[in-house]
Amino acid sequence: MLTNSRLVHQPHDHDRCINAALTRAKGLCQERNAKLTPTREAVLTLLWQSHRPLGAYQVQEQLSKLLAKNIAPPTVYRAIEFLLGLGLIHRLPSLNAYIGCPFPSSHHSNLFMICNQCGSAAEMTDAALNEVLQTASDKANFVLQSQSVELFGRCPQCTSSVMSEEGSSDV
Amino acid sequence: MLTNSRLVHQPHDHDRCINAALTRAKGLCQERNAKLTPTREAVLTLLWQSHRPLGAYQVQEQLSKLLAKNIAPPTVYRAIEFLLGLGLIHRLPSLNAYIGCPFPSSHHSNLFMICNQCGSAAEMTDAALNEVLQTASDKANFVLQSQSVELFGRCPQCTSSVMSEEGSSDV
DNA sequence: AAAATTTATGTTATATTATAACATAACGCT
DNA sequence: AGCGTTATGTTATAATATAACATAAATTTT
Repeated sequence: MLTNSRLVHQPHDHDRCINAALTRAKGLCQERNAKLTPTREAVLTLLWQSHRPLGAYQVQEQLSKLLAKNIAPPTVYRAIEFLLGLGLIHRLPSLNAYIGCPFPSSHHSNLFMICNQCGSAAEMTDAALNEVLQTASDKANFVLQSQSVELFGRCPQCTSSVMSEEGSSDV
Repeated sequence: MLTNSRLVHQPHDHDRCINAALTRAKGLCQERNAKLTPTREAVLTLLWQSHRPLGAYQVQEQLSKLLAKNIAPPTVYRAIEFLLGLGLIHRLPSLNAYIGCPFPSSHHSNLFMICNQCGSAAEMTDAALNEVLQTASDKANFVLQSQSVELFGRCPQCTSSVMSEEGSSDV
C-alpha cells in the first residue's frame, strides 16, 4: 500500500518533497521524451508548495507573482493538462483542484484522503481497493477503465491537535 | 450489494423507475417533515427521466420548457440542494452533474459506474468496498466522514452492442 | 382572521472554473 | 536559413455555481 500519508499529515522537511518531485518529473519527461518547460516546471513546483490541492486560478495568481507578469488561464490549464497527461499531478474532481502526485511512475488507483479541516490531501494506492472495485465491476459486467476515489474526513494532525484551524497548518 | 445496475444497463419500463422514485421521495419528505414543492418535484422528475446524470443547466433548460417560463439558475440549484440534502439525488463531481438516487433511505457509499460511451450511471452500495475504505482510513489514522467513488468504463449494454452510439440509447 | 414569522421562490448580478480560436514565438530538424 | 512542429500569448467566451436582495407563499402566533 503505497502512500505519502505519514508525510502529508505531519511536519517534515518539505523542500525534500519538492526536490524529489522535480527530480521524478525530469526523469519521467526524459523517459517519455516530453519537455518540462519553465512554465510547466513552475506550475508543478507551485502545486508542490504544500500538500494541499490548488485551484487553477490559485495557480494562476501565484504563477503571475512568480514570473512577475500576468499569466492568462489558458497558460495555466495547458501546463496542468501536460502534467496530468504524464501523471505528475492529479485533479480532485470534488474540489476542482490539482495536486502533485508523489509516485507518478507507478500505475495506481488515485485514492485520496482529503482533510475537511486543513485541506491536505494524501494519496495512496491500495491493492485491496482495486480488487474490490474490479470485482464489483465484473459482477455488473462493467468494463472498468478508470476511477476516482476521494475520501473526506479529518487527518491525524487535525484530529490530535484541537487548536489547529482551517488552513493554518503548513501541510 | 444493493444496486440498480441491471435496470440501468438494459431496456426496461422506465415509467416504473420514475414513479417509484416519486413515491419514495414523497414518503421520505413526509418522514422528515420536508416539503416536496412543485418545483422540487419537477426537478426530481427531470433527473429521473433517464439513468444519465444531468447538469444543472440541462435541468434549467428542461424545467423552463416544462413550466413554460424562464427559470433562473438559483431556482434549479436550490431544488438540487434540497434534494441532495435528503439524499434523493447525488452529485457526480467528475461530471458536474446530478442523478436520482435509487435507494435514498439506505445509508450507502455512493459508488457509481459511469459509462464513457452512453453516459449512463448505475449506483451501488458495496459492503466490501466500505470495509476496505474504512480499513485504509484507519491505517492512516484518518477519520473517514464521507466519500466519493466514481468508476468510469463501458457498461454491459454498450459493450455488447457495437452499433450503440454516444447518447443514443434510452438508458 | 390579522399580524408576525418562517420558508420558498423570483430576480439581478457576479463569482468561479474551463475552453475556443487565433496570433506569435521558440524549438528542432535538414 | 527555411520549414514544420510545439509551446505560449492574447482575447473572448462558455459552463458551472453562488451572493444579495426582493417578493410571495405558507405556517404559526396572537
